[in-house]
Amino acid sequence: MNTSSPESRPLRSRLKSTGEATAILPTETTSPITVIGTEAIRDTFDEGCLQQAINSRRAPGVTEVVLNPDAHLGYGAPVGCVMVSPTHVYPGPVGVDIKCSMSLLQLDLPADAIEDRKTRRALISAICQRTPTGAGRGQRSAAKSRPVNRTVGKQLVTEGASVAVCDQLGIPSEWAECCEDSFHLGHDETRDALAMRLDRLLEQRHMSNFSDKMTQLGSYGGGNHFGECEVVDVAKDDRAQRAAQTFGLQDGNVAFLSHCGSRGFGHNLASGQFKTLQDKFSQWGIPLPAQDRQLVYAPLGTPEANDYLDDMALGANFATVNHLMINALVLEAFQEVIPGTQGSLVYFISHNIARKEIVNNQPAWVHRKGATRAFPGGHHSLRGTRYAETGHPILLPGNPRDGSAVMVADEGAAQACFSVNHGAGRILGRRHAKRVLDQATIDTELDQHDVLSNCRQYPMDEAPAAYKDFEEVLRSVKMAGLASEVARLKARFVIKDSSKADD
DNA sequence: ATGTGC
Repeated sequence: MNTSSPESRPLRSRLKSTGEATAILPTETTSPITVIGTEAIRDTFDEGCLQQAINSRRAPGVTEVVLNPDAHLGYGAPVGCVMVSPTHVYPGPVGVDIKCSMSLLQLDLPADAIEDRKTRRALISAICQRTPTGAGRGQRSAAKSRPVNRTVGKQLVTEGASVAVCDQLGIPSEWAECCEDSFHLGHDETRDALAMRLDRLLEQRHMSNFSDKMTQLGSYGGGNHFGECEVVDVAKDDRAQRAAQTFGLQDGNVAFLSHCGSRGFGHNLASGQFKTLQDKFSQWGIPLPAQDRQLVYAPLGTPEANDYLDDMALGANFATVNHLMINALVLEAFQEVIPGTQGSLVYFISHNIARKEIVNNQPAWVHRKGATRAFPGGHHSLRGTRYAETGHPILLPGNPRDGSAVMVADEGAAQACFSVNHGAGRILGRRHAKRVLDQATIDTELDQHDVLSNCRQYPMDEAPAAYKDFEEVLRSVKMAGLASEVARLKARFVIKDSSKADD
């Protein structure tokens, strides 16, 4: 056997550098995959991740794939990739957690106000009372003042953050203006389609727990989801200062960053879609790439595509209201501990969703899986919004030790389908992290950085060391010309799912 | 990611 043939060489060696932080990955049968990342970052791409990127690029109807610096192995497609198709929708390259997103709440509190550890402990307690973490956790005591019954549930998954929904749930309705999308319509761009699809879903067995899932509104869930209290440090250059002003970021003040998605409801919808489409594929005898059973798809215009788009929109509406509810509850918690605190939403933006955008002058579904939309100032989609001149905020979580970042897109984002990464990206698998990392080291390190947590033991598979070097990831984004820094966020306390780590 | 899996 000829071991030097291209097919047997490691995929990583096929990456061709095109700049200090850009490369291409040829696929043999299509135009190449665009890769963003310095050489150090490109070395972090494992073979499985690159194979998934190639499979995704070669899949039917796909016209473009971008691999971001935070890319790692996913299901069906890598986490940290963008996939464009004008003709097909792909549930895998959206992900199981439909509309998993970031949001940032700016509080009018100086950093000094939370310097005292007792104050931070009180805040952690007040927030945890209102916004549960962990699988299956529904609303806790303090959130019960905003009950989510079946009727409100049906309304919020079809309307998203409408004024009526916000009013009923005690969410400031003006926050809807600071959302990438505050609501999602059905496949035919009507709300009626969603109502009809929901009625059909509610007759199905896997949706019999709908009312329970609605009570999860205002909860974080587990895994990499978190809430984190930050101090804002705006960059000194004029452009960053102007952007910060437009975004409502306050230098030196406290802010709260949240990461979560559509919880059990989104999971029900996504897993139902995988099952439905996998069954169809085996019925139709269409082969899927080995170990990529989640790279199923539906051609636009088919009933299957319509159902998927409707389900994605229902899940996305839940995730949207979930984030706004969390922010309302976090603000309420701050007001309980520090009376008179005011808060305003900076932005809410997803990194697991397909959006219909204009790509190369034609409409296409841009699937961002662990990737964040990045429209720079002047982009046609931002016309008429407060972000028209600056570009919209990009919220990039790093880790509680090294901080997170608020960025804004540059013209160069066009090379990456107007997308950037969604964070640092895993470098150690969860099992691997638990095996090689040391609990005491992690806890001591956070303590040395004066970052408090609700967890007695920080989950090892979520430790900063389980993720890529955030500075190198940011360097990649900046050097590739995708985006610039507006502010750094320095963590002061973090809320994670402690149910596994503390047992 | 997930009323989680070993």
